[in-house]
Amino acid sequence: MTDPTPDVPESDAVDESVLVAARRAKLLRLRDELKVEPFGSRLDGLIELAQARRLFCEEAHLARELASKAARDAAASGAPVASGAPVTQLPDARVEVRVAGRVVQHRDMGKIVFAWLRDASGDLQVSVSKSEVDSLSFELAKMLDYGDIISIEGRVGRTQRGEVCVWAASVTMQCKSVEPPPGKWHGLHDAEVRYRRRYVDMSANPETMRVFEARSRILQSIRRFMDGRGYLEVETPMMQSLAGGAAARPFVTHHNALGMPLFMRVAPELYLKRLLVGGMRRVYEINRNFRNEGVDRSHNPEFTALEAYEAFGDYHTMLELTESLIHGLAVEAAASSAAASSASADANSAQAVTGQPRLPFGDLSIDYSRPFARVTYRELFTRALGFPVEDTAAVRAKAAADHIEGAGTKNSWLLVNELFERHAEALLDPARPTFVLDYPSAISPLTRPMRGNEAIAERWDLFIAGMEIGPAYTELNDPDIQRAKLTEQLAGADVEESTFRSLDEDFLTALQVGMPPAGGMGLGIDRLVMLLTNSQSIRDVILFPLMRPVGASLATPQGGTE
RNA sequence: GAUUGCGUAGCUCAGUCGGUAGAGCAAGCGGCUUUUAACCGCUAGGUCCUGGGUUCAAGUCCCAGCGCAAUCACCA
Repeated sequence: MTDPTPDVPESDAVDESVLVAARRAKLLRLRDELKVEPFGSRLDGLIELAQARRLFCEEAHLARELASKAARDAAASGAPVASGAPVTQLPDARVEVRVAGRVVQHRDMGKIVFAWLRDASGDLQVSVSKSEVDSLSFELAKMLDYGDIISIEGRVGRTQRGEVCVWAASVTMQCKSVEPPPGKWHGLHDAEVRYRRRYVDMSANPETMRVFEARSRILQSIRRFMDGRGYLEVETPMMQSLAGGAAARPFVTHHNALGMPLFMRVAPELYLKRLLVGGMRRVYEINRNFRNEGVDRSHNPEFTALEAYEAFGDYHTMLELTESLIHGLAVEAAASSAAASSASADANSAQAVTGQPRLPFGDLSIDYSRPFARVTYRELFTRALGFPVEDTAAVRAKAAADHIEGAGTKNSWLLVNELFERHAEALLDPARPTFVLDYPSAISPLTRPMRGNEAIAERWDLFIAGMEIGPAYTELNDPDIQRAKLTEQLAGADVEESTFRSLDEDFLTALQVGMPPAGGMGLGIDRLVMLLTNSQSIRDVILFPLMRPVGASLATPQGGTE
């Protein structure tokens, strides 16, 4: 190689749009001409923009206005200034602050520059007057681009129009942005770009930031609630040699050193139950499950679930726990949205005060007041279908009429459940959280049958806004029945299912050691966050939802067929 | 996996019956010391998702592919 390779390939510069080129030119100018480091360094003593806004004091502002006007008049009249001090050294009661943020608006008026900064707490204007800052600071202020991150030292005042702002004493570049951001006014609407490049979404759309802040607070509240009830938070394997605990297709991966396949877990259930065997009385886990299924508005292949088990509890224990948890979360959400809309005494805030939490969800207004609605499976089934679950002939006839596969051959209970999902769930009031209780045992292999009515499993499912939020069970702790049910379930598996399903012998051994009677519960956290933040898609509450790669070729591992 | 819709400048969007690619904001240059989607003048900016086809002529019509969205299927 005889040609020296330039630091920056020429081709990059050629391909760049004029927008990027303009920003790169400014980057060079900062370094070469202004001798400024464009990417900043540690900064202590920063306060949030919202906090700086709260430090505004009208009296201090007015006093400062009077003092500087007097000084200007004196200078204009040629009279000697009494104090002899320049304006910048007059007493000034306005609070001094140091703030930083991303530039989201920029107006260069010639000898004064206005810019809006944004941080997670909100937006705040900064004003840079040529007569009040050093020449470097002013030059920086003039050459700002939308997207740059700067810090400002100055005093909190306001403009003639009443806009609270920081009047800069100095301006420092903290990070030059080289990538053109989306438009300042319309923001970023393209759902695809919002999900693929969430960082742009977050800085361009403050609502997005609010949703994920809310998600974080919700998770904190859940942990506080569970901890308060004496539950211990644990973490169990997400890579398992057997994927059990749910009838879902797992993702398969491979451990090189051990030379063995591994499954991403579809549920933590079998491990959490082992902990009950081990002696933990109340355990919960909040973590990811992975299911190799389709993607839609309420499904992401990896999703966050809460699972909780309480020794010596049952499904009624878990119902009270769940109802209390979700009610509490809804009250908090209603209160914080009421606080957000502050002074306006709208319906929501009034209801929050009276403990009647009502939260909007799309076109619905969901009422989370206690108690949630309850209905039994068989009651709902009969109401929807017009015949009871035991009427096998009617079940088969209706299944055939609905063109359900295997209407004549399948186990009647499986048909019952198909019919239930098609017809009965639609009867539930989407605006009222509803517990559906007492499912057929035949479709609940990990659930203890009701004593005295073996056909019914002590299980409920919670539905809100038409979504299944989570189930709960009185757990089965008879090892022999458990083995029989799991074996029976395996026997019904098709060819594909049998490649990833097998009997978890160690789990059965654990049950033989002995698990106390227990209640268990699972909650889909993403769906719950959707409800509490009025988000219509699960992708709006997952920071980085799964997207197909674009442009780059897909990796095709061996065995990749079809 | 199926069906339908969408893909045009950095962003938000127009683009008529198939006839030279448009606007606002953003960008560059100039002006302006209190702006509030600032304003005024000038300038530049396009793989119309990709690849084929029909046609004298395709952003527009047809076919295939890619991505996204909605609905469905899968899914304790």
